Amino acid sequence: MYIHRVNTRERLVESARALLWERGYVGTSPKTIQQRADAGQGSMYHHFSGKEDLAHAAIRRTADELRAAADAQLSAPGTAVERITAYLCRERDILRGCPIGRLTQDPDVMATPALRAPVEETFAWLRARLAAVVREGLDRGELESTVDPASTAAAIVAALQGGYVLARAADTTEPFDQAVAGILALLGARTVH
Amino acid sequence: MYIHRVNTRERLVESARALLWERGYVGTSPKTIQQRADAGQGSMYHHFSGKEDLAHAAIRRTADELRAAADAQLSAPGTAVERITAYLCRERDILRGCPIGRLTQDPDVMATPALRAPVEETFAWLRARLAAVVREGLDRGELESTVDPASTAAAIVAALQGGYVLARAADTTEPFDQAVAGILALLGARTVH
DNA sequence: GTCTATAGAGTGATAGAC
DNA sequence: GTCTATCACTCTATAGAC
Repeated sequence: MYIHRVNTRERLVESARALLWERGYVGTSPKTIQQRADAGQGSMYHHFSGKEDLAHAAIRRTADELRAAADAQLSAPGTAVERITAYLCRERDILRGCPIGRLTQDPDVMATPALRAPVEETFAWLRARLAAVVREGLDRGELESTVDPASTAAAIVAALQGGYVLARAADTTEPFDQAVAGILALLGARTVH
Repeated sequence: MYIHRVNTRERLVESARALLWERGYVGTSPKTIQQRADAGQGSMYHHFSGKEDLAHAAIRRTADELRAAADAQLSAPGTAVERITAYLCRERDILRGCPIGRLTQDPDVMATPALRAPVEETFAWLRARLAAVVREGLDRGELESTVDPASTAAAIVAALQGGYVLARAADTTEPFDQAVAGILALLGARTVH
């Protein structure tokens, strides 16, 4: 591996990531990506076969980062409820929404298997990872035995994703914070101390 | 009021509603709306000042319908938990997502006050309505007194909206059903019978 | 690797005939 | 009320010079 300065290819991927987050795939044109990356038409088509190819690289990287960030919280030391709390309450750019979740609303992303795959995999992994944490909480007697790992995990991820939706609709982080507090209260009050 | 047959204006609004649901505002062109409505360019610009104006009529109608549908469940007879359950479990086109919630991801909708308003109002109303139902549940001793109406309401709406996101990501209704079951289990198990 | 030129299709709107 | 023609602009991609 060689040490490179931040090159054009890299800037294109980062530009695409930012624009996909902000405007989605349908709402982002190659030209806009190039301008933000301060790169020309030719550069983009030299490094990538087209819009889809560049978007694919951008989405993959965003998905990898999101997964790593989630895993950092969920695999940290602490009780199950503590780790879930840490995950839900970690610093987030709430009003921007979830960079992966927003792609589920993009018709062209969902219609293109290569673009869709990272989105699908990310949420499948996240639900499974959270379910495992919930299961640990059950094993340790931290949560009541009536709690079902799979559905509780789905409810937690859904509250998070829905929290973004409500925050964007209200143009305030308030409903996001409330949704997180609400789900944690429902979950945490069952803690057996 | 006069009785009209389904006219061109009406078909345009319905066409716009379907396309906004499916592809969002950014992903929908006036031409596509016209074709689906079997209407010409001239008709659209006769009835509406442009894409934005037509989209506004479409979004308003969708918001009104969604609100009426929610109110039907939440104002029905029954306990608070029964009504919340009825609301969450009513028949939905889950894989299509929420026609209002999806608009929060549309940059042009959020940047246009006229288009944004119905979205904002719908969720503000829904959260308030659900909080009122939760409060009734508290008053009747149906829910534990530790439950906070506002945050619990936010968590419920968020679980619903996030359930759509997870279902679309997975291309299955399963995670939606799990999220709903999960939140109801956390909520319902606190029921005092 | 990066540049400019070009292209065919689509976008959103206007004009004016019927 | 609806039609067609037209417009300036953007979209995504290709070609070929440098």
